[in-house]
Amino acid sequence: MKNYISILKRTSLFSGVAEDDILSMLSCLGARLSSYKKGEYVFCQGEHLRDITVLVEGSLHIQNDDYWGNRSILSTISVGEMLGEAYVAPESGAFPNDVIAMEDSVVIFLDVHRMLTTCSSACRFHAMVVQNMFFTISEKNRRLVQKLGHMSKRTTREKLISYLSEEAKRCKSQSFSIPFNRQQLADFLSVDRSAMSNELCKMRDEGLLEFEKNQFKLL
Amino acid sequence: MKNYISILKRTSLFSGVAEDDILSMLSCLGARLSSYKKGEYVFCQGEHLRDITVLVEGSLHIQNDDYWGNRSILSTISVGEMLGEAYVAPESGAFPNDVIAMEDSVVIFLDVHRMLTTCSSACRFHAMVVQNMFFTISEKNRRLVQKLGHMSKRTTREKLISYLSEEAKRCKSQSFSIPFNRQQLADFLSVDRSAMSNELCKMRDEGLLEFEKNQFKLL
DNA sequence: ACAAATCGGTTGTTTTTACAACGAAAAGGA
DNA sequence: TCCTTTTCGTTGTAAAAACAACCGATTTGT
Repeated sequence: MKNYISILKRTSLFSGVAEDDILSMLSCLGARLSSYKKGEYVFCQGEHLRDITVLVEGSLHIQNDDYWGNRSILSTISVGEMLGEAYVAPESGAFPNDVIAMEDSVVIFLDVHRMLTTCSSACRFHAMVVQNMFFTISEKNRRLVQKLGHMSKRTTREKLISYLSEEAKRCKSQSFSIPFNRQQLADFLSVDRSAMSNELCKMRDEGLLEFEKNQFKLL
Repeated sequence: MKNYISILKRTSLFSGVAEDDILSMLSCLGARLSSYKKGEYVFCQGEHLRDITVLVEGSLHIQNDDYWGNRSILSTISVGEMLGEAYVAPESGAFPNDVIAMEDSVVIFLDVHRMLTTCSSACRFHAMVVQNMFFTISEKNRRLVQKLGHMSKRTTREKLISYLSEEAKRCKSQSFSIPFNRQQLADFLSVDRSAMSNELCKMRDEGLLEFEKNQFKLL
């Protein structure tokens, strides 16, 4: 657990909390470590979550396969990000998606109820962490709205432009790399891979952008 | 302000707080009332929010019109619901959508920073309200994920089935009414109205459902 | 009560997507 | 290294959606 303190320190959840205090909070919050090999399921559709999950190594996809095998990737989780926080409320139902390790990964589980109900030992940090949690779930919320913005576009081309220009803005650069290969990007935008590939190449031929593998440059 | 206490009492934000305590919190949180006529803008794209908004009368749409006049309705807000909570974090940018009154409406603004930093007078309720706020934004989050579930469906028919069966589940009944007319439903699902209308009638002819105006029944 | 606006359904045409199938290049494993 | 798998682009066809235009019915405002 100690190995990951320096990572936790840089997460938005523990932002502003000193390393020593994080360590004491971890035991206070009943922290548990868990490892997953590439391709393993961290959560399955239908599970009931009691803990918040923080990724400290590797990367995850939150995805959903429907009856007909259509996969849709809801979001990617990278090191330091939180996961499942929206499904720990008592009135929330089961977690509706699958969470899969894209590479060998390590997560930490934290008891959310101990987090919300301040305890005696580290109260001054509890307040800070609860506030951090609120801001973090806010950000998740904003990202979901952004994704809805992409998905609400009618054509594959518009979806691509919407997504790629947002990534460019987020990276503050025309050049950036995306965390997807073609199939995954198609699953993320909920479009057909071949049609998307086709559209990407057309856009390249029209001089709108350049790309190589998952490296893109908008022009 | 007092007129709305009984409504606030039933909101998820103030769940579990007594009416008297709500009243004292309102002044503590710098509550302000504001009214809007049907069709008026409550917020415009690009505004920077400093307050949380609670709707106490009427109904709102959160929507977005793109360069070409395509409207997409992100969500509906009904009495007792919270609004804008994801855009009060210091690092969050401007509010990306328009909020429009669908009928004559009244909202209350609450200073979120006073809410997050406990004050001396009503601290025991602050903790409760902060927790409520977390659960409420969690629920918003889950609804966004559900909406992404609808939007990720490839065809108009699948989107309709996804949305309608979820509404049925939410109402725990095969019969239910939706808060949209046809154009609004199309804007909500980001599809063409006439194509959607066509698909709805086909589904009715196939015996999948019945409807009249905004009243639906799944069979 | 009457005119205007809104709403919902229908149809035909054009555009776009989904789907299937294939091949070349690259990556990965034995 | 060789073989297998994955990845990505390409093409053609069938299906679906977007778009535009129209009409009748209902609602709204004056």
